[in-house]
Amino acid sequence: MTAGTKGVARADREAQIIEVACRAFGDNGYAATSVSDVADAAGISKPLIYNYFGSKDGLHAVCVEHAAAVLWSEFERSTASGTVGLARAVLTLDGMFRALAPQRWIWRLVFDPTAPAEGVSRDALAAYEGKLFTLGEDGVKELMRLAGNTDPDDVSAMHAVWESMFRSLVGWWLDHSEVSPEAMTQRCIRLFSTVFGDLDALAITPGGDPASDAPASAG
Amino acid sequence: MTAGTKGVARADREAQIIEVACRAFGDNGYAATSVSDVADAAGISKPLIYNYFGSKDGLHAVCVEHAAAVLWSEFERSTASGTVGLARAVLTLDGMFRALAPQRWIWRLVFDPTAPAEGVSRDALAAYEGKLFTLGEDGVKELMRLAGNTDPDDVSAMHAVWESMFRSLVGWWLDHSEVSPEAMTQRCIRLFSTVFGDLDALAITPGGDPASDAPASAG
DNA sequence: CTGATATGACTCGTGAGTAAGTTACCACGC
DNA sequence: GCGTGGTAACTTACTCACGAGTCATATCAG
Repeated sequence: MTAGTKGVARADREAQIIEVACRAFGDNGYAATSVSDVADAAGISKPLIYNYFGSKDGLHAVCVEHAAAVLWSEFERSTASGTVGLARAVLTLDGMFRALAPQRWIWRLVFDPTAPAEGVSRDALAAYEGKLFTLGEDGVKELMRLAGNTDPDDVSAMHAVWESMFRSLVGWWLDHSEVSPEAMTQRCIRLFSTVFGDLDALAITPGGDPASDAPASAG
Repeated sequence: MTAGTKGVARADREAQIIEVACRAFGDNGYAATSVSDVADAAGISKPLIYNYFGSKDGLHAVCVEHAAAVLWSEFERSTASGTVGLARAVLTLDGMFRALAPQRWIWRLVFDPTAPAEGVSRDALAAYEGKLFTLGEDGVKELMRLAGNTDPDDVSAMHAVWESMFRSLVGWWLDHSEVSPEAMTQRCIRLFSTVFGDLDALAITPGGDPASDAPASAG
């Protein structure tokens, strides 16, 4: 390919690179993705990426920022619904399935075990994780307070269990690409019913406006 | 260091290298551990490792085999106890905490997200995971059958949730090194009680001979 | 003296990051 | 309308570090 501009403005090119890089990092993980891979997939050369993003870590940070924003806005949406307990859990899962459906790689990009342990992208991720941690721990703490357990370590461990349960449900869904978000939400409701007994309170309105129907509460 | 034998028999040296390598792989992960690291930690040189284990992957395979055997024997022990449901879960967790206490790196060695995606060590790990998967899925299937749900995908998803819950509890404990196995088992019982209601049936005898006391069942 | 135990010093591939050069767009003077 | 210089966009071809794996060689036990 000859050198020289192709008439693509920097902002456009950056957006294109980010799009491609998010897919690459999400599908293959940070460690298994080389900058050359991203450059090839985007149809450009490696130095252009370094020119625009400074480093592999810098590129990753931008991707993480983008992906985390998607997830976070979804979490905030279900937080704002005012539901609590299992109803809120189902609502959050449902929203996550719908948000991820057109861009499933987002999830693995954020929860990538091969992501760098330090640097700007680690900082971006840590900031997001911190917000998410607080949100989740507050919810768990409140529910456990209602159940009569206020031990901080118990709350911490329960929070870890809750997060891992959430992640495993999303992970299972990502591994079963033929399952629609709607079907997966129904599956989650069935599973919760199996574990916690019948939940008539879970007649939620997944996907719709959170306030359009009287939301149920559980706890 | 001068060359020449130091009077250490091959079997002894191999055992020593495995010991050191298990720690290194477990603590830092496969990807972040170089063969030179292991050699340095063992006080020997890199070619000796290649002479005895063939490759980094070969060394890792032996470590995985060793670690998986520890975990597997513990799982078999609680399976043989004859308990089911939550009682079995608690029993298994308790056994795992006790087995892991003197060698915590074993866990992360087996569940290392940076482990190679192919090769002998991958094969060894896959064999272990296959056995574990069957064991777990059978248990989950049986419990769900009792609850009236036999949908294969529901069972599969529930199994994923169960495994992740188990892993997160062990993971939480590994992150809180000051907590004793006994205290952690009690914490698990408290958490299960919080979620599932009071479980008088969970007056198990953790750590003792599984058959010495009438074990309770739950489902 | 033979073979097992052991090592220093290499090769080689890979991937991050860079230097230096090439081409097209665009504002400006005329 | 039309050269023309400046700058933004873009590439080829490199350096460099690091880690897996190898080779030739050295030393000691029996």
